[in-house]
Amino acid sequence: MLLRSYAHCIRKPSKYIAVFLVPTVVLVQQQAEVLELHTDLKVGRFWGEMGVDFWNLNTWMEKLEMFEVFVMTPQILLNNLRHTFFKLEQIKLLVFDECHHARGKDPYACIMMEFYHPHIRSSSINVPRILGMTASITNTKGSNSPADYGKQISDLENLMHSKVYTVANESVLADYISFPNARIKQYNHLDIPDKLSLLFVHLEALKVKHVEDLRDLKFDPSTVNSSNKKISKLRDTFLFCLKELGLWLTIKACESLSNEDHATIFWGQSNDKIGEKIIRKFSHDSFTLLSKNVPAGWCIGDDLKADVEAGYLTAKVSCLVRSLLEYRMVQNLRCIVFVQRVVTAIVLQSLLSQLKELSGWGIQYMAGNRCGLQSQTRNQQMGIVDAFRDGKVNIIVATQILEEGLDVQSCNLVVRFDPAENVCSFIQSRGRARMQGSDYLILVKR
DNA sequence: GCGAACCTATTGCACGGCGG
DNA sequence: CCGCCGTGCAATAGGTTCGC
Repeated sequence: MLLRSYAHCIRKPSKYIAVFLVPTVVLVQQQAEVLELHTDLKVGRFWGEMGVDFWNLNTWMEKLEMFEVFVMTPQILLNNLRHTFFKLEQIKLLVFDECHHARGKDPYACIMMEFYHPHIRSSSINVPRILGMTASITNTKGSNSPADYGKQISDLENLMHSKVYTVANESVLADYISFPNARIKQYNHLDIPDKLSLLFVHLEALKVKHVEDLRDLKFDPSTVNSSNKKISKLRDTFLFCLKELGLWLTIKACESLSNEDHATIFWGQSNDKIGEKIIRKFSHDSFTLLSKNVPAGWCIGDDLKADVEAGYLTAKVSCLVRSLLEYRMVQNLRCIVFVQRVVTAIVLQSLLSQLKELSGWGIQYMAGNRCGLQSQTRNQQMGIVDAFRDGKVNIIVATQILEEGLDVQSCNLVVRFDPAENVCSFIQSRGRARMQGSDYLILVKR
């Protein structure tokens, strides 16, 4: 797919350049590597953290001398065009990766609106060729009718000043890449046993108690208010875990959230130490409360069926485990499990790591770094992706962050633990599994 | 049925601490 | 003294829920 564009790039030994835009920082590295591998062009990579916005005209002039292809995030190009460090006439080829982002006030759209279209209107002929690439045209959920699709496509065509081409059908594509076998795993969702549903009440009582404690301490109202909100949120999270994942994983969640180094800052800024302490105490109390409901010496995973019946695991989780066990014998497994929420990713990772049957497989979770639940930095993410490529890590439990970008080439199993919210999400996550004979599992409630 | 408010997730950018 | 790393902030997209 990418190779089409190289042909255009290569006949460009002049002062003109090609710009390759990608939506995320990690993609800058990866696409640049691919470009260097397949062409002999000089590739420059740029992203915001390099402090590019402090560079002046001379610095950019040097870069223009030095490189032929510029891989960068769209905001940088936008800034450069606004400061006229770059001129549109210099750019012969402009490639948009994941171009379905071009809508609204996205930098992609800004570039086209602010610079490309004025050039067109002034009937200038020195505009770059545009190549937009995407796996899925639409990004929205509400548009299910064909008419809406048509409108979105034509909007995109107008904005990009291009025409949308798509392959006739999947069989044409199948000659070049292989599609995973989609398999649907159904599970019977069981409600929580009565014994455990009492825990809802208990958690609620615990929350009320902590809220009252908070009020007694007489802080200023805003502190009390925000802490209240956080506790409520935390309670909601635990209830969510209890319903969706089962008791054992909820305990895990409480444990990891009350853990000092894991949740130093949880959900928003808590500059007041006391509020933070109360919140952590709430997690800890929930932990002890829930732990009482597990028999001593009991070990997770010995008897999946019994665990489900007792409510320690939900059928959904057990279904995931059983599905994974089917691949126990696969050599060189590379698996990504997509989940909705960060907590789910964290606790699933800790569950899978503890199962004896899965020992020998490296398991990691992955989430963005800016979602309140301070989890991972970009370097850690890169490290995980590298380990995944090298085979040190076999299973990644990830949020949407992995759907786009981070093209891990050899991936032979993708599991959708939570259903995809929209078409785009579905297609992107399916696109992660591109090896011959790879499988795509969807867990569905029966 | 439609819009407002809220929630979760992402990104880039600025600032401050720490170590080579 | 400079660069790496973590943290906080603002902006954005998209979904969900609730009220009119």
